[in-house]
Amino acid sequence: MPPTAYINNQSVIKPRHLNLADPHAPPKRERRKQDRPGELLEAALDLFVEKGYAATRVEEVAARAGVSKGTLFLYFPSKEDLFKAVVRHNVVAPVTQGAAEVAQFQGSSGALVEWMMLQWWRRYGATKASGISKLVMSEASNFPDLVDFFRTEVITPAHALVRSALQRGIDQGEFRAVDVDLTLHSVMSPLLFLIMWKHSMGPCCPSHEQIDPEAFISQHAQLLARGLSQG
Amino acid sequence: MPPTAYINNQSVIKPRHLNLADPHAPPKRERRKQDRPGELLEAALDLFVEKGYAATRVEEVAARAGVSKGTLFLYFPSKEDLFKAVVRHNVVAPVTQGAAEVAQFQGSSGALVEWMMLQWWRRYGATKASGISKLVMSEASNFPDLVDFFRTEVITPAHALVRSALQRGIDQGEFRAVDVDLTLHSVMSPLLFLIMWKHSMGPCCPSHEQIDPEAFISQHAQLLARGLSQG
Amino acid sequence: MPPTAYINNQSVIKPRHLNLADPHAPPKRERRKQDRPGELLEAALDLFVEKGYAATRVEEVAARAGVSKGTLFLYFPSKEDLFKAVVRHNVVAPVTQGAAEVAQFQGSSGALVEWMMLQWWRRYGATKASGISKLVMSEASNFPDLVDFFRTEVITPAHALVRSALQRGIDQGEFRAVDVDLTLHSVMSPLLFLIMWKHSMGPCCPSHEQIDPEAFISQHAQLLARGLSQG
Amino acid sequence: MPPTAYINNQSVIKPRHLNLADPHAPPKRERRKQDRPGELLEAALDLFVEKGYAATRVEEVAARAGVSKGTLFLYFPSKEDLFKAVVRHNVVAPVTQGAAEVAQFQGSSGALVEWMMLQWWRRYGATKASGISKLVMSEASNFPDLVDFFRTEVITPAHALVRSALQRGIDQGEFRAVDVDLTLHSVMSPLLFLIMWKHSMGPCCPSHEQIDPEAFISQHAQLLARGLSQG
DNA sequence: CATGAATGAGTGTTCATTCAT
DNA sequence: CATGAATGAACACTCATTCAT
Repeated sequence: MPPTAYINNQSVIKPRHLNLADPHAPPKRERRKQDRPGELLEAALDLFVEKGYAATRVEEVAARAGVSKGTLFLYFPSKEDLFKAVVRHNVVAPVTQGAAEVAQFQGSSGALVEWMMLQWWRRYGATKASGISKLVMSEASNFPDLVDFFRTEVITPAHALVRSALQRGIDQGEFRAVDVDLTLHSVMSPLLFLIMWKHSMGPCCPSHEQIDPEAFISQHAQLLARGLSQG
Repeated sequence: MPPTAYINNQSVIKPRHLNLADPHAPPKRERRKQDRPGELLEAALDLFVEKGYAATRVEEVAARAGVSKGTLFLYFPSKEDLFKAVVRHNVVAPVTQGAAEVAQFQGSSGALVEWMMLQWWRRYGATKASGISKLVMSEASNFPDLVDFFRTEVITPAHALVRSALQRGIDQGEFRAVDVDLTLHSVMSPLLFLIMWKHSMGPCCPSHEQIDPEAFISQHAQLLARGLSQG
Repeated sequence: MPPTAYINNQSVIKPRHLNLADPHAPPKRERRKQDRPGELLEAALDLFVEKGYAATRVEEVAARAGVSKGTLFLYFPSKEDLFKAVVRHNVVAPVTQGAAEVAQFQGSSGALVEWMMLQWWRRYGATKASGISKLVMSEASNFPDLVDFFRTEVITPAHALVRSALQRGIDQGEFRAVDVDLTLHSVMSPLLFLIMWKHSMGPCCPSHEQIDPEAFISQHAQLLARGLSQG
Repeated sequence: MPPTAYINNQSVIKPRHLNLADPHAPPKRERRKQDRPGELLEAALDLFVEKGYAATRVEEVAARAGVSKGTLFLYFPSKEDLFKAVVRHNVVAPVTQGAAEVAQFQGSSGALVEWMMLQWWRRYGATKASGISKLVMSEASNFPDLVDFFRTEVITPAHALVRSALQRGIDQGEFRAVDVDLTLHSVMSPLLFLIMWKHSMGPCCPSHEQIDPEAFISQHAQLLARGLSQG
């Protein structure tokens, strides 16, 4: 008998012999073959985000996309490639959009920061696609090349955007001359935190512990603006 | 009746462990029952943090702890129980420590917030154990009961601590009467961000993109203090 | 978006089935889904009867059925379910067959009893399937629900059949008014004995100790008939 | 998805990680080392009979005997040897006893047969030791040498005994000149049936389906005597 | 193109057996 | 002698991947 009792049970992983009669019935209208990869990516995104890479079975992905397991492998040579495709596919758009708009923003730099954060949340954070940020962070250690990709495609541009907004504030005399590379993360971390929360603890928490993302973002942005302001 | 007089042979069932022919027998039979659980937890912590729950093989954990696979199951009835024990073992102590010290803090509330954040980072965030926070967030949906445990044992107390510090600032007239439950997350999110960074993107990033955690924490705490201050 | 354009490599997780280097690939991929369950049940019957439940390895069953281990689990979710399916499959039919024929039997009740016993032996006792009766008795305590099933499906109907034959003898004045529920077992026990013998001691006994089942049954039935008869 | 649903569950085998805090607490008074083998054999008999060879764990046997697992192996070099010792130890006595008494029996041969059967039941069948007959039959195919032993030590003498009683009846003109080697089994099979019943189905059956062994034996013996009698 | 039956390497878990103390 | 911690071979079961149809 072991000296201490480390026992305790109740998890969700691996119900043996689960029946795959999925409740996510595929829509009835005739689907074109062109849509297959997209549908598979969408189904895979959902499941990878929800359960992680290892706990997601390709059969389940295929079932949710309304195709057979064999078909999935017709489009993606392996589970790993499917995973990488999911990340690559969902990651590009949201970030590159904002760039132009920032340049044209009229208003105080404090307002710009708040606007950027809210926009980013509404366009990306609040959507299903934000799950891939969670995914990349969660599975980073097993997919090092994804991290490179993510850094190049997402993080670096995002940092540049935030950095330019902060620099605008400094240049216009609204913000003190803080270390921009450090302050960056004071803008980013609440957003990343919200994403992680949304996709991990959030769904498991009682309603009274839920966070109102936009209220928090506004409040945080205003604290930052105040903290950065001159005088 | 003399002992060992019961022998006689001829059956069909194969005897399990005869192993009579190996002259290279490893004489590794040590006796350290007291230490085993700790060594196993340590090894498991390393591997779970490094590779995640699913990608960690129990045999690997045992090997790193210097024991055989069977021995691991002598102390932990299943991989899942091992995982939970790792979480329980590494997560509670660091958080509860800070509580008393906060009450006795001498100095401004802004300094208190900065001090708390730095302490928490040094004692927990910077250590290997913080990897399990990342793990819990990553694997949350697969271990709902762990989330409950984590919320009860870690998040709620941590929130209470931060809340009390913020309330202190408000009560003493140093901080404006902000929404404490919202501001909370402005304190927590940089810390969680640092942990996620440390255990996911960090190890994959070139040195010039690394973040100096303490510098960032100080900078962030000061921004917050300024942002919260009266006038 | 062109299919199969999602590829890119560098991960840490090992791909499971590459197996690129085996030029001796067995081209054994047949497609006979209809037959599989029956073939597996047959193979399982053989092995369970021959070696018992625990000593039978599922891989051996699969091999004997000419399929891989995985295929077996495609049809039977667990070894236990396979076992139960074997029992259910082999046990019901033979017993229920006799019922109708008994009702129409022409001849003395003594002859009916002998005829029933011989029929039962020829149709069931002498076949491989009777091994599962032995199995159920042997493993009864480990599969309580199988016992229930067996009692309901086999024993109770068989008893009813025998009881009706005995009652017929009494009603027609051929047999004395004995306790039918006791006499029952005088009919059943030789049959069960023969089955146990056939599947346990029998195969290990020298030929001169073998029992001629039909001769024994006839002799026993005649003894019973005489013993039951009036006067 | 498999074509048919062979599923069904409810068994007793292998509760993983059962705790061995056995309810069969070893008696408190100082036990002598001489008793060890006997106590182990007794515990093993219980468990082997109840659960079969494979489903019995040596640790459980040791625990029930109040010793450690290592101690068991001090007396029995392997589980298989323990099993064989259990059979050998429990099998000899009961049968050889009756021999002398039969020779001196006063009374009709029909009464002798009934008396023999009842004696055998009381002295052996009704006791725990009869479990080894069940054991031998159940595990025969995996322990062929045990069958030889059992045949030599038990079956052959028992047959001789029964044969002599039947022959006595024939010689004294009480019984017809039946085939003694066949009639033998009409005497033996109810007894073996009762043993199997007692140790397998019996404990799982509702009380109203229980068999009264002595009533059945008497009834059966009288049927036989009548069936064998002249006229 | 699509299917889904078939595969088999891989992993968690068990348990008879050993042996240092 | 007795213990019980340690071992590791064995086995049930999983699931990504293949391929005949």
